[in-house]
Amino acid sequence: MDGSPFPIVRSTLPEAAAERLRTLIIEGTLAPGARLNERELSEQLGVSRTPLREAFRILAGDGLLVQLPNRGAQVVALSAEDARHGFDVMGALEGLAGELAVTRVTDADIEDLRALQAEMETAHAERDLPAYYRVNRAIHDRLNAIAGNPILTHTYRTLNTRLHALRFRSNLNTAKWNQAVAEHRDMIAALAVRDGAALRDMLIRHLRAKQQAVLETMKNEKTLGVV
Amino acid sequence: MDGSPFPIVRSTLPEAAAERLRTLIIEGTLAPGARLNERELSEQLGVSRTPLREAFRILAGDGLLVQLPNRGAQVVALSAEDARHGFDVMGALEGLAGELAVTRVTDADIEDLRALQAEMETAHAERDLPAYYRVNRAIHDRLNAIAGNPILTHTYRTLNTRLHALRFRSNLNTAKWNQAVAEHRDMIAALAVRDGAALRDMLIRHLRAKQQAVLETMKNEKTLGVV
DNA sequence: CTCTGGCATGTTGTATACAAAATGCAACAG
DNA sequence: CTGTTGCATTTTGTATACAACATGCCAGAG
Repeated sequence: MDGSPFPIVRSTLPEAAAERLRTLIIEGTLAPGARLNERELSEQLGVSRTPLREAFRILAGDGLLVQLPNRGAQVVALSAEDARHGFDVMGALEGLAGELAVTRVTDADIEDLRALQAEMETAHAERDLPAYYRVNRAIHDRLNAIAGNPILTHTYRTLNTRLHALRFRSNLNTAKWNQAVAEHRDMIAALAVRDGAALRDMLIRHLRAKQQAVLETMKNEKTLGVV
Repeated sequence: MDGSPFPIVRSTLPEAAAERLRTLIIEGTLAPGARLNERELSEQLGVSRTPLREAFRILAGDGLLVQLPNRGAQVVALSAEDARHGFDVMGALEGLAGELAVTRVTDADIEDLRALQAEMETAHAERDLPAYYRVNRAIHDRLNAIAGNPILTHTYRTLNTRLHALRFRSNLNTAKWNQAVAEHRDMIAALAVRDGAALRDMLIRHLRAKQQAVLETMKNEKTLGVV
């Protein structure tokens, strides 16, 4: 699967800067709507404006930044509508991932997923939210990997990053959490019996639940005036 | 729907350059795999290297270029596998567009689509392939617009552009053409009766047929050694 | 003749200088 | 007091200069 055995990871300055900015945006250090001053940022990152501007272009392509002519770049501020749309598309992508996965999944894959599921149950039992999110992401990434469609994976990842900029890990109450864990169990079961249609439906419903939770959170934040 | 009444269309140099290069790539003037020399290209486009490099970043984000550190940019060369993957994702996206469209479509929309369908039938009857492709694109764009999901539209458009770089308008024989036109008729009918599931299935099958045609063409070109 | 090493050349990467546009403020007219 | 106009300042856009790296060729050793 891999290319050369000892690949020297060489990153260019624009890519490194973009990666750094990506993190800052997702963590919220660079708030939605914030305008990015080129000179200031370039000094903070320790690079000149030229590679920084290329980093801006990369992030604009990812949908994390918007660039206005002669007025610089600013962090995107996703509206509730945008979030809704994003999750709809995510649903379609994950649904496809599920359908493709059943055609290619091996028993070893299912073993791995069951192990991840066990980790998830543990995190759930211990009320360890960060661990839960980490395992959750691992499971969905794994499903995408099994699907074996690089274009799908890339599209999925990009959109996922964009939605993560919403920092939506807020509104997960006990009932929803229980349900989400149960859904994962069912999804792996559907994959194990190679039921693509069922898996697809589950993934879409799963996404829809997340969408609902995020939209509620956003509505609350809006009415409460939370920053 | 529009913003300000008299928007001054101001494009930056990088965007203009990217747009020009996009055309050159899709038309095949810049062949797949071709390496792009910055100095040379910047002179041909009449811009300096700095905005040209930003244009490269834009196009790399669109998936039309790949950039290798210290080794410049080159036009992507999609493999048959890539094409297959791309069409799979397109199917999921168009399927979603169909499902969303039925929830929002108006009778006026359907009238417009029927008019486009009539245009398509004319183009088909007159064996006017360019006109057919134009109308075809208009119909699919229209469906996306009705779906009313900007993120979906953007994702769809980007991927579509990427696939167009394959220049796959080759292998459309009479039987396939007839079938494609008939499928469009059925799709509009499904939309008219608001049958989202049926429309989705049709769109996916429609895409699958196109995918097959493209893969066959690519296989032929490969074995025939066509450049 | 073949392979390796080193150098010359070309090409990409980054920094900086200059040009153009936007922004904010202050002075002035109404 | 309000709104407008012009200027100073800041910020972005583009070009260019220089540095780092890659490539191709030639000489020389084996």
